Amino acid sequence: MDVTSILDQLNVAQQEAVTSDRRSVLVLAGAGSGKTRVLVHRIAWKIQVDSISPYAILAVTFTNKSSREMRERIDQLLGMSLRGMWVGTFHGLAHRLLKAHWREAGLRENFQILDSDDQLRLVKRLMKTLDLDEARWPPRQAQWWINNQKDEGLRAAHIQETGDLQLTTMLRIYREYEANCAQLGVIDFAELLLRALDLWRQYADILDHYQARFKHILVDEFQDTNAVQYAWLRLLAGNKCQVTAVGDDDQSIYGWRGAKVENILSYERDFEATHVIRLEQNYRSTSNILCAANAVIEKNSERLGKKLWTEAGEGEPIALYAAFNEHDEARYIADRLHQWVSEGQRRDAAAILYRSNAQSRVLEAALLQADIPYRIYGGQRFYERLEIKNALAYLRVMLNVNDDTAFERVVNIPPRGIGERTIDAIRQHARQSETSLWAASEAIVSSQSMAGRARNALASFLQLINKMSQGLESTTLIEQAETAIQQSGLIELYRREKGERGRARIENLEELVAACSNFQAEVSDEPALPQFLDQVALDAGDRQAGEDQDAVQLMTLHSAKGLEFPLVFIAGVEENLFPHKMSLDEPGRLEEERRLAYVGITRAMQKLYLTFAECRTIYGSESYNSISRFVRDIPSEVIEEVRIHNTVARPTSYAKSTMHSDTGEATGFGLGQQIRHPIYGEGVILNFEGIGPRARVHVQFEQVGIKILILASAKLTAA
DNA sequence: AAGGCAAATGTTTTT
DNA sequence: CATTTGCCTT
Repeated sequence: MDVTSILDQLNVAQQEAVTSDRRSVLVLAGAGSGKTRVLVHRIAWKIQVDSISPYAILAVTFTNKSSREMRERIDQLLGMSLRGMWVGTFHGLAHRLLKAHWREAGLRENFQILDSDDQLRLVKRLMKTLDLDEARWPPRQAQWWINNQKDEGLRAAHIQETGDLQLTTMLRIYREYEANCAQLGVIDFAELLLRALDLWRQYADILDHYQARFKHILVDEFQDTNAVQYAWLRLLAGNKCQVTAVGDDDQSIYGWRGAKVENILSYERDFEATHVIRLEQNYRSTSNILCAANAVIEKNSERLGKKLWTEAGEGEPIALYAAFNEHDEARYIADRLHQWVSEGQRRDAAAILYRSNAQSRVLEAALLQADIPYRIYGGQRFYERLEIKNALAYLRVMLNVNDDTAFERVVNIPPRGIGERTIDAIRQHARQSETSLWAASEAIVSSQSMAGRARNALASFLQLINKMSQGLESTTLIEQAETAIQQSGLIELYRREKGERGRARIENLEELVAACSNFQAEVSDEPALPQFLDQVALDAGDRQAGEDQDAVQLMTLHSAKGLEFPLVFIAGVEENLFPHKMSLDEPGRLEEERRLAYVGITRAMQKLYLTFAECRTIYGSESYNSISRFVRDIPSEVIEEVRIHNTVARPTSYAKSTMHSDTGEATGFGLGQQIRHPIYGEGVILNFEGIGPRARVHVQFEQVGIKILILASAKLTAA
């Protein structure tokens, strides 16, 4: 095999990282420095040069997406499929371990994964049985607290009572929660990791087996590991295995969910003979963009230190646009995108990034109006949608009627007369006789111990499920899915739901059937359904169809990590929004916001726009924020202000000062004229702004209030 | 038990 | 502002 081809296209630092044979390697990979490439090439190097069997390699990532990408790229580089190599997410690998050693891990063979939605439902229910006031102790907070403890590796038994009421209450819930999970045979995401760690701690022989197997471990996004994941890695690595960790302390943006940047620092101490390599040459952005990124991140104190550089030229300056309000901001972005497309550029080469999802609405409206196709990332994932979760729950009950979590979800969806009181009675019966809800229901139905109407409803539900699960072994996954959505009445329920929503839900259910037909079972001689359900629990399916359409990408700064775009807009660079006001009190959280800014800036390859609004409507009321401190940290030499604006103090003075600033001559319209818009209906022209193709018109619509429209693209007609 | 209305409540997200 | 939750009525 040609060894040079592995090193050919790599720079010196990258080569060093790929070929190092020290016991442990730490690659501090700046944004756009070819981090994934180093990982992939290092694996290829291990296999081809060091003759390590793929069977002895373990590669860990955080998301399913990056794990798929890594596998693809290795296949591509080596021109063969690497059977036997373990590539997966921490959770996926933990699941695999627990499936193999379920008995030792203290689990049932068919244990189910409890996702955050079901977890919250469970916590809520437990709190009710503990008679805790939901107003005083928000269930979400309890859920969050429990997950936090687990992320730190703490079970309820490990936590000391201090007499603090908050702690005592949370502990009570935690204990109850643990007991219930055990009884239900479910484990949550954090438990997956913790349980896998405990498995190795308790069974030396099992740990020995995996230590003997894995000669090389590679970890991506190391700055995102939490305490349990770190401990798990250390244990597996033992004292023979070679470990490669790749990460960037400057891109640690998940501290709020348990990630510990400190793990990067501890690494040198805990893992033997560490070879630290910095990848600082950036292959993505212009030097102006890197200058801005470096300037922003330099203000952080807790850094390992790294400075990005590039051989690329200065490029264009970073554009800064001061908008009057969020509508103006969105309009400006749509306008720039319009120009970008008219220059023959692809829309999917452009991204609009924002701090919080709420910002996307206005942007969407502007893009819709400007006729620019867009796609929103994030938000709700496919398998998390209500209708999909319901359909999956039917499948779970069909597979195993004793799956209480799924039973609870579908017992009264669609509404069939089994209300809260009836369900309470079933729960109580189940608890007393220590059986599942299904068995309790059967007992209630046959013992006549319930009022007629409720009992009939329950009896017909049991009958329905029995019918649905009949002949399950002899049907295909697609047929099973069809059964779950048709016979359950789900399709009918959503068909009756009016408006866009119901239609979208039906479409999603059809999409689910399509997903079933595409599903490739890992173990082909075993039933597909349980495998499908497991996969779905671990991979929420990041997006829906429409992937290949040429559309502008909209997403939060968080979900942009790992991506790159020639053209990037960061919208809403304002104090209180970005940095978010929730992060202002704690210095640590502010530093994380700063890293988020760094992540955002470094997504841009050619051109970066920063926009902010002087006045923004948040939750219905107007607020005035000053420009973000992060923007002020960028040297003015690389910034170009698009418009020098007058300081606007109040909305009234803004309205007055811009009113009648233009008379709209040569537009075919006049001030005060009645007009009609294809979408917004009838309105009155209040004001004109600017001239030429970018001229805007302010219109007071009867239905939707004041809108600022681009005269050239808004198809206005005289009314 | 279910549907309708007023009141509350609003970061970031993967598994 | 818009969506979700809780209470109240049918």
